[in-house]
Amino acid sequence: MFLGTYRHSVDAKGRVAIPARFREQLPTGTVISKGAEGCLQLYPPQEWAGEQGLRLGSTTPAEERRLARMMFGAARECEFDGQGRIVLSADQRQYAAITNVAWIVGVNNLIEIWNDEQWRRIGEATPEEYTRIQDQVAERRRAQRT
Amino acid sequence: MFLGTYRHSVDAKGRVAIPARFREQLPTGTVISKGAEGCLQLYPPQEWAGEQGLRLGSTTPAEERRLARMMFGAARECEFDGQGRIVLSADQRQYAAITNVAWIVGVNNLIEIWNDEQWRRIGEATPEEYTRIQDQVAERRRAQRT
DNA sequence: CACAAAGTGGGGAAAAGTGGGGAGTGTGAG
DNA sequence: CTCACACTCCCCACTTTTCCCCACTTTGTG
Repeated sequence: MFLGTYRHSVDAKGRVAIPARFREQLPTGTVISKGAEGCLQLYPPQEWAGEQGLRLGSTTPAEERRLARMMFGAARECEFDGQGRIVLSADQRQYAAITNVAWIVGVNNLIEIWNDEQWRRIGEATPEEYTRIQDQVAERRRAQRT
Repeated sequence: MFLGTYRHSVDAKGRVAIPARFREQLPTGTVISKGAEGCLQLYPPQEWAGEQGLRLGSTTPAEERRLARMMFGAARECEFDGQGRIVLSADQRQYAAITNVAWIVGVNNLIEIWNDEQWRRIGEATPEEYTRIQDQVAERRRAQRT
């Protein structure tokens, strides 16, 4: 389980340190990919395994082809250096608009990486907003059960 | 598993370097053929074997006959030179409209090669588009479980 | 306060990618 | 039959990128 928010710097080579608490839970085979709302996401192997049902072949339908290309084309296996850092590719940094600073956030089963500005918008919710969002989710869950 | 997108140059002789990450997963017997949407596809031996179900016979439907002719007729075994490059034939370059630049994309079980313009259209997603794609994948998996 | 652990930054060796020359082979025209 | 041309490989040289290692700073802890 990944918890907490960390502010780390991204150096000129695109390297960013993954918090030690997270790293010790991440086996080899962890995948980093693009995520919703312009963040990057780290999938531990067991989380990524679910995506692998999507395969290409001569008889794969058009819609699945497109999904597979985007999903896998945007992903890369994480490789940690001796200091516990990963390299964010130029493409990934551009997608997430990350320059010198990154916020690394544990979200239960995944880890997310955000740029400075966007994380402030998302992370700094007022009590009122937070209450409203909780109510929305609760409402949606109730609707789904029926 | 093949992941990630790489932009490589194609020289005057039609040679293009396959990313080292991919190459080390490709045994001899890898096949390159034409793919949907005007890309070229590299099949590792075990994936190519999966396509062998596509056979000609007196009971083969017309579309399958046509697909089989195109798939197998356009296919060639990949041959790497000392620098890890393969040669794209004039025919293949024309099919994929590749001139000086090629995008090489890992798509889980296959590798695809795209021209510059096409890949930009298909592969470069804004966060909004990508969010939508993820939702589609989630939707698809939910549908599959039922 | 001291020590250990985590994070940050940079230099240099190694690997990956790029471009071109030239020998060998095959094809077609004279 | 012979020569010229095109094409394919193979090899070498150069450039760029990656990644590995070392050292320093900061943070946290006993």
